[in-house]
Amino acid sequence: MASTPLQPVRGTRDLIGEDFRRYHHVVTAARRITGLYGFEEWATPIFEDTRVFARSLGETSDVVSKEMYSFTDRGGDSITLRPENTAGVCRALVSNGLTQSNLPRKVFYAGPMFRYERPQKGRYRQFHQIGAEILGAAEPLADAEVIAAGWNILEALGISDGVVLEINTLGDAESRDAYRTALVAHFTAHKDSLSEDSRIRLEKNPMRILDSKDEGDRRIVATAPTIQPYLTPAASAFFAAVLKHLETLGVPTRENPRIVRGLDYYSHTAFEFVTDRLGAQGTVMAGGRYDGLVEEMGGPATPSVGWAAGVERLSMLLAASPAAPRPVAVIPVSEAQEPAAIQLTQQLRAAGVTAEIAYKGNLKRRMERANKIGARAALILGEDEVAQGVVQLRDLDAGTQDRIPPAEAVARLIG
RNA sequence: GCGGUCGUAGCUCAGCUGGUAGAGCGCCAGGUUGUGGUCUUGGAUGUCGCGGGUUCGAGCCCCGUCGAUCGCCCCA
Repeated sequence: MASTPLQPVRGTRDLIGEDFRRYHHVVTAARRITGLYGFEEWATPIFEDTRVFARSLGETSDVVSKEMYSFTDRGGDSITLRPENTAGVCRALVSNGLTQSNLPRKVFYAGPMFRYERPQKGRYRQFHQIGAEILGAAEPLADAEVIAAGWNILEALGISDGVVLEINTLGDAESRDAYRTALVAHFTAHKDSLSEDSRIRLEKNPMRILDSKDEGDRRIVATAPTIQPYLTPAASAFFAAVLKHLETLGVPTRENPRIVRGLDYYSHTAFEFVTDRLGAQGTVMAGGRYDGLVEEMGGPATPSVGWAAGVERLSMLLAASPAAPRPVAVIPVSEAQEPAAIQLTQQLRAAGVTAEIAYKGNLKRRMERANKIGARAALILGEDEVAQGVVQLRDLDAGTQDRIPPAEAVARLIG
């Protein structure tokens, strides 16, 4: 029976060629920039005890049951492929006994995440995130710095001018409770005009109505109260300090009182870097302050702030594909010159020059191969050359060719 | 989980109102002796996503399924 061809599992894809180069370029830039801010890179497991994520999500509705890749392992434990990495980093902080000293700790990570969702533009079931967290810092400068690091990454990638930082505060617990009450009162008063989805949100997660896409909802949202009047003086001062630091750091910001977070451990700063170039999936980097999460993982109160960004989305925004490296092709004219060619190839590599030697074919074949791999130059070794201790250095762009000693060829190719 | 669109050679696609498939690019082999990228000659390639149905006959019609894509829900 003809079985269906093997293909990648829905929502997964291979990163090959240009796709991988884009991915690598984004991660490398993020690693470099966060390094400049003193972040250290962590690699935590890509699967965790399901409780790690269940706790971070609290009782949040169907997210836990419907959108996580969970399974029972052979020991009977419930395991979940990480849907994000903040919870894992907080768990690691606690598990490794790092909550008592050397705080704040600044952590960078990059790696695959898994969510059981319907794929759409820039959104896959296995996707990749980079993220930065500052653990154990209650000061607004931490918020500002972690955001600035994110901004610098976007700048380094050359995509910052299509992106704007939208920022809001959720205040402290007291501010939030008061605001939530006011919000519920407002939406309840307009309940009949709300969309069906938003009526459900009103019961489950009223703050989410603020970013409803329904046009009717938006009119009601427009007249909804903002959090500002409900902020305690301390919360208000905190937000003002974050904004001031961001200004000093040179990060252009736009306050957006509609940015919210659904989960209880979030407080104070909430932000999103947003672009209009990716259709419905416009958020390119998002984060906030989460003062309660480390406690959920069984550690002491550890105020923290951070963000995560989808590598696929950042990759799509790159204007140009990072160039593939251009090797030097070493070409023996016949098998007799292979030993000499192999040695020359190794000399090039030892000198830091990317070099390849074709495994088969006559001179014509190997030249074609050199062209196909995008070689910038070919080093041709024939009977005469080997006998006379020289090599033909052919510039494959210019089409020029010089007969010179191997050492000189290597020296030229380094430059 | 829900809805729109789509699924033909490696890639991009054409295929009229149903009569058992085509182009361009790419690939392979030539255009004599140790030289690629241009040019030129010739060649190979598809169970038309998969399964079922209607029909004398289906790539074209119907149903299902898988996948892609755009959006909704969700967004930790």
